[in-house]
Amino acid sequence: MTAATETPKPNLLELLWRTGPEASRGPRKGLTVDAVVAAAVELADREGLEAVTVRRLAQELGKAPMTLYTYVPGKSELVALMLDFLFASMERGELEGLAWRERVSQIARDSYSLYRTHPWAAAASPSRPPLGPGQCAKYEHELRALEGLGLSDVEMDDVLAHLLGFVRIAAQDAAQADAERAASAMSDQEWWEVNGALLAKVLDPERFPTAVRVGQAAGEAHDSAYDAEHAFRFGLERTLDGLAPLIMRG
Amino acid sequence: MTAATETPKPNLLELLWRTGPEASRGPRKGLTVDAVVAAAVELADREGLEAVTVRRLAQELGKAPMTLYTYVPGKSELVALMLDFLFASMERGELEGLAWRERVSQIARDSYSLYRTHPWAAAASPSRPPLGPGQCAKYEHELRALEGLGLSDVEMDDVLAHLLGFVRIAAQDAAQADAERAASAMSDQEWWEVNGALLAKVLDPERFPTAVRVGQAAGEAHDSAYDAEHAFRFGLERTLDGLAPLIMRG
DNA sequence: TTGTACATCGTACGACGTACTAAGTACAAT
DNA sequence: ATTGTACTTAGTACGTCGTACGATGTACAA
Repeated sequence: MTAATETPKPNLLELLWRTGPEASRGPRKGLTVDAVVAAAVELADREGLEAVTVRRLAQELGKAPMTLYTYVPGKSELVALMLDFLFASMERGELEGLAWRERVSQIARDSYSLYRTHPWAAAASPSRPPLGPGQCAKYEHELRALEGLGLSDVEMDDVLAHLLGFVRIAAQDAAQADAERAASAMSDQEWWEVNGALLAKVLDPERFPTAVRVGQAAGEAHDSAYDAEHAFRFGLERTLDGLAPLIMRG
Repeated sequence: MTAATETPKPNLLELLWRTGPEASRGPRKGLTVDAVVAAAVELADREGLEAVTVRRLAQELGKAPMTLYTYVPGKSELVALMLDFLFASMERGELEGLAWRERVSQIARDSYSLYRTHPWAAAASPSRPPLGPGQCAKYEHELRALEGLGLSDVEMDDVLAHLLGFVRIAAQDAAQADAERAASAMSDQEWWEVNGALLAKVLDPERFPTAVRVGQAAGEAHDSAYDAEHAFRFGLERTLDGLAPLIMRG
C-alpha cells in the first residue's frame, strides 16, 4: 500500500472563516465559495429554501451538480454559510445615544427585519449558529447594546438569547402564516365557506366556552386569524417589560 | 363521458374531528386512522420525525406503503394528526387555587414537558396548529389559566400566543442542542481540541472584545456552550415578569 | 345474483443528497 | 522541456423520499 494522498475534508469552521489553503495545482477554479453562497441566498430569497437543491443551484451557476462539492462539502454546510452571509451583511441600526429600551428594541428589530427579508432564514436559523464571522459580528454588536445596564456577563448572554429567541419565533410564525396563505390559494372568506359548517358544528360553546369566545374576539380584532406584525409588536413590548426588572434593579 | 364516480378527498378538518363518512361497501378496514397516528407518534418518539416515512410506518403496521393513503391523504396531514393526538393526550397540571404567576407558569411547563417528551413536536408545531380537538382542548385549558386577570379577550389570546411562542422556541433549542450533541459523537473536549486552534486565531479580542469576554463567561457558567434547561427557566421568569405590568395594572 | 364502492398492494416516476470514477488541466519538481 | 501529481469538472449511479396509477379481490346494496 503506497502512501494515501488523502485530501482532508474541509471543516465547517475553516470554511466559514475562509482559512482553508487554496490550491496551487490543477485547473483554475471557475467559481468561489462566495459566489456559490451568494447564488444560493439569492435563489432562496426568490423561491424559498426548498428550491435550493444542489442540482438547481448548479444549473443557476452554469455548472454540473457535482461540481459544487468542490466548494462546499455538503448541503448542511451550505446552509450554515448562507446564514453567516446574511449575518455578515445585515443592516444594523445606530445604538449611540439611545436609552436601554430603544437600544434593545433596535437590535430586536434589526434581526426581525433580516428574517422578514429572508424568510427562509428564520426556519433554518438554530439557537447557536456556528461561530462564523457574520455571527460573531452580530453577537458583538448585539452585546454592545446590553453593556452598561448592570448585567453580569452571563446575564448579558442569557438576555440576548432570550430576546433573539423571541425574534426568531415571531419571524417563523410570520413566515409560516405568509406561506400558508400563499399555498392555500384560498381567501379567508373562501376557507370559511368550505370549513365554516364543520367548524360551527364541532366548536361546541359548551365544551370550549372560553376558546370559542376568545378565538372569535381575536379573529375579529385582526382582520385575519393571525396578524404576525401585531404579534411581534405585542411580544416585543412584553419582552422589554420582562427585562426591565433585571436592568432597573440595584 | 359517463358520470365520474369521484371519491372526494378527505379534508384535514374532517380528518382531525373524525367526521368523515365511514364506508359501507368493500372489504373490512384493517386499520384505523387512530392506529396509524398512534404508530407514527410512537415511531417518532423512538427514532425521530425523520424516521417517520410512509414506507417505514407501513412496515411497522404490517401493511404495504400505499395502503396508508387509505387512512391519511398525505404526509403533512399525518403530521397534523400526530400533533393533535399529542395535544389531546398531554398531561395538564391543576390550576385551581394558584396565584396567576403559578397558573401561567404551570401551563408553560405543561407545554414544555410535552415538547421535551416528544422533541419532534417542537420542530413540527406551527404557531396556529390546525383546529383539531386536541388543539381546542389545549387552547381552552390554557385560556382558563388567564381568566380573571383583567385581560380583554384579545389580550388573552395575545398573551397566550406570546407565552407559547417562548415555550416552543425554548423546546426547539433544547431539542437541537440534544441532537447536535448526539450527531457530532464528539465530546465538548474533543471538539475544542479540533477547533480550538482555529477559533483562538480567529476570535480576535480586538475585533470582538465583548463577544469574546461574554462568550467565555457564558461557556464557563454552564458546563457546555448551551444549557437548555437554564435558558428555559431564565426565559420563563422574564416572560412572567413581562406579563406582570399587563396583569397588575388598573 | 350481480354491480359497485372500496381496501390493498405492486410498480413506477420524478425528485433528492451525494459516492464513485473518469477525464482533463496546470503547476512543481525534475 | 518534460513529467508527475494535485486539482477541477462532470457523468453516472445508488438509495432515499412522497405519491400517482392501475390491477386485484372483497363485501355490501340493489
